[in-house]
Amino acid sequence: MSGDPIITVDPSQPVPPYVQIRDQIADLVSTGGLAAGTRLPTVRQLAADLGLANGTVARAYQELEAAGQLETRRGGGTRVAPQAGGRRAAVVREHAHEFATTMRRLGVTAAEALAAVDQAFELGDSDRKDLTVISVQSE
Amino acid sequence: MSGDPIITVDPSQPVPPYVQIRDQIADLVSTGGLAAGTRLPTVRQLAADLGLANGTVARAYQELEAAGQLETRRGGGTRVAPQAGGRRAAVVREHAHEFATTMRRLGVTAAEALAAVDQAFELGDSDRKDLTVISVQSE
DNA sequence: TCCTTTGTATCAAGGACTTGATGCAAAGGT
DNA sequence: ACCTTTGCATCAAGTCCTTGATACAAAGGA
Repeated sequence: MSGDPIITVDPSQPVPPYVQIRDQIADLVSTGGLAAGTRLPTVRQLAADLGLANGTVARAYQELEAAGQLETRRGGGTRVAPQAGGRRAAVVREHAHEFATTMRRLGVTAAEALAAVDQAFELGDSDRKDLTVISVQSE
Repeated sequence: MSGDPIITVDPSQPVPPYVQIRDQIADLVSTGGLAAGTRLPTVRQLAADLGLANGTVARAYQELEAAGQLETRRGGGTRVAPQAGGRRAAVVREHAHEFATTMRRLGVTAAEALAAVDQAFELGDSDRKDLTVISVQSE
């Protein structure tokens, strides 16, 4: 039982640690890798594991709570928000909206944009970001 | 001729001036608002118009050249790259690819994603959240 | 209620990024 | 060839962001 590591942070990357933490958790929550109600490591725990300050982890949790993905209670820890799973649809809509907006600004028609997305799906992915290394601690 | 207001910069915005300039030009080039071969204002000219330092405008031009959108020659000015117009397709593909990758990571099927994009187009522009940041540049 | 757990607020230090100014180098025009 | 035009390189200063440490507040358990 290795009290597995929770999230990985690469300090050499230009994107700041608190963003790395935030995005990794956001991905997991959105994809269902972390079910609603699942308890996350405490701020101190995760900070210690990653060798960071409490405030750094706290900031990540905070922004995720503001985004509705997490729920925190002092003394009670931090958990994945109840409807967080249901947020997937919202996340999809949001991305689609942004994509559509960009396409419109480029003067691209809906048909053209749809064709491009369709093709992108068929091509499969070339640049694969390293996915998260989270292990859920259940209790 | 042409005292055309090509570019505007709003210092109050959080995004730095050189990025504002870069993105505006990138948009114009992508959409064909600036045809291939079109000569842009000189670094000094644009800097003076905007009340900025030469280096600020130069940086924007530089990054655009690195991205293949512009071509510069010392003493010869800066022009829209010959195949820049043809880049629109590349830009579209790039965005579509990024969108598709995100969708896949969310476990969204192609059909579902296409439906979302289609709907986003029908809805038109409403409010713009800034949760996700999609940047245009490659490389 | 008391004590522990856990998230929050604050603030100073450090670093990264952006800007501005100036001099240099290369291309163009005559 | 000469001189002008125009982009590039460099470097210091200012600003903004991020981090780390510490003290505080709220919730939970016995």
